[in-house]
Amino acid sequence: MKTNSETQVRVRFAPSPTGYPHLGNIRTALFNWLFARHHGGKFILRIEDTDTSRKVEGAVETILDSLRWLGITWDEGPFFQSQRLSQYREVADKLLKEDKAYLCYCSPERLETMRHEQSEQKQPPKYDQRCRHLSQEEKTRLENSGIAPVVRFKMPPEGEMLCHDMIRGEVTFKIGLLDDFVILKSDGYPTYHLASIIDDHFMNITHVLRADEWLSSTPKHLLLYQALGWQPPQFAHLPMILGPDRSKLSKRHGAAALTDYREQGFLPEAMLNFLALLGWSLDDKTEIFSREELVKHFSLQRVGKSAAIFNKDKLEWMNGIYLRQIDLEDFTKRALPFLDERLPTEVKRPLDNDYVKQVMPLVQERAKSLADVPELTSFFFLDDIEYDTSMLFVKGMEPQIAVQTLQIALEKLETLSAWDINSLEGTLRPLTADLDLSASKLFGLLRTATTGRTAAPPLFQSMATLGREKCIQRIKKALQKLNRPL
RNA sequence: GCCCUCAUCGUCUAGAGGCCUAGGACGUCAGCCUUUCAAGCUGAAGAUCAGGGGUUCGAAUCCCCUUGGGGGCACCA
Repeated sequence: MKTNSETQVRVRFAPSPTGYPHLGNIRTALFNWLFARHHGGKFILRIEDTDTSRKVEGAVETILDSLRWLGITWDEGPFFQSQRLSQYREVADKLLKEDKAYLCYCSPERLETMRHEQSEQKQPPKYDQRCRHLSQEEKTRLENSGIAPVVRFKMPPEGEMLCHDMIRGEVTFKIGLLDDFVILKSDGYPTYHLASIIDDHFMNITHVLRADEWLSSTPKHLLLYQALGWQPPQFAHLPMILGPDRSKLSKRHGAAALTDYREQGFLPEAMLNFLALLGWSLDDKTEIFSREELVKHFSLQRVGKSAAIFNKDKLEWMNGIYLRQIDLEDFTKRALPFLDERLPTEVKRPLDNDYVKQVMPLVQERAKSLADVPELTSFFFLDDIEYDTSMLFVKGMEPQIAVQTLQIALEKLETLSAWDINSLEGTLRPLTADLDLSASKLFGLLRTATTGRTAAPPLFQSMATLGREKCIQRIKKALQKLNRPL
């Protein structure tokens, strides 16, 4: 088989707009893109919209949007197969003329019945070739019947088809087991098999990297290339990404759409890194890769053969790595839309940018995702915080002690001249000794009083950011809560 | 039912005959750090390399069978 070392690498991502792209689809896009970029080739985007009935409104936009989000840029396209119908027709006619295909008038109902019977007899489903052997009279009758025919490919009766796969090696199929598949539907649209090979041919695609589920139809495609006298591209069938239940990833698996991950606050660079590692690895230790490193190292030889189950825990971990890695300004910029959208409605909009900038450093290393940020920081923005009074009794602290402690702290804070981290700590830390309280208890109490949380960013930083007024007001409120009978 | 394909810790994986008493990562657990939570650091548990046969001085690595998983067999892609 001829190698393509001389020619430029040209690969394509060819999704169908029948739904929103999920991790598996996008991983395929990513591998194609990485392959193209690694080899200095072209990445072409093609929309396979030949199924008019399954078309989903807005799907194309979501596909483009997903790719853009990850920075998977395309060099040509998007091309739409629905706009190239005459091209497919022409090729189908050629095949018809050369007697390599034939018209079939069988109704969907008949085919359905036929398949049903075949499965009952435990026979493999396969078209019985009735229309392949029509007499001249029957042909004329059917032509005049008004039934819109489909075009079927004339499968050679026997022989073997050897497929070279860059990942699987050599795979052979018995041609006799294949049936006369439809290449042109009765509505004039091509099927995937026809359209994709025609486009791959005319778009000069050198390598087809697609999901493993296509492996079994590769002999059909090769046969088509043969019938047309065209040189097929090289194939590489990528291992599938499975859902937690080990079955093919689909809408049934919930948050499988890539855009859902964006909404969940994952960073595109984390997503990209994570996806690359689903089926590909560089060595036995490297986990974190920049986009450039990915491009530099990507190789089909290091793509595995077995399907992978997507592990969200690891994605979250990786997202945390990236979240902490970006600089504060960047973090703030990315968190802002999440804050704006998800902070409680009583928080005044537009948000005070300067204040947001003060709050962000306190949560950057605590957030697992950008979507956590509003929840993690809401008490900074809210005027009134709500919490259960029992939360003030840190580690079983007595109510009277809590009241006394808060009162003393309040007095100290009210007379504090400067309200910053150092003066707060300078005032409050000595209290542990004065009151004979552990730092954990004292600061825990004040934390609950000022933030309404038992877990929050470091106390002095939080208080400094909250400001004197809010802190004092909240401590007073805590005292009120404590003085109320439980 | 038939065809294709895959098979290393729960998960992602390293491993291309001796470096493997199988390495890393996530997760889990424990400890350290510490005002809480994170983060970080240290450590532990976790894989009879699906099972069985070969080949070989030697096999996770090669071959065969079995089993299990996945995919395909549409006028869907």
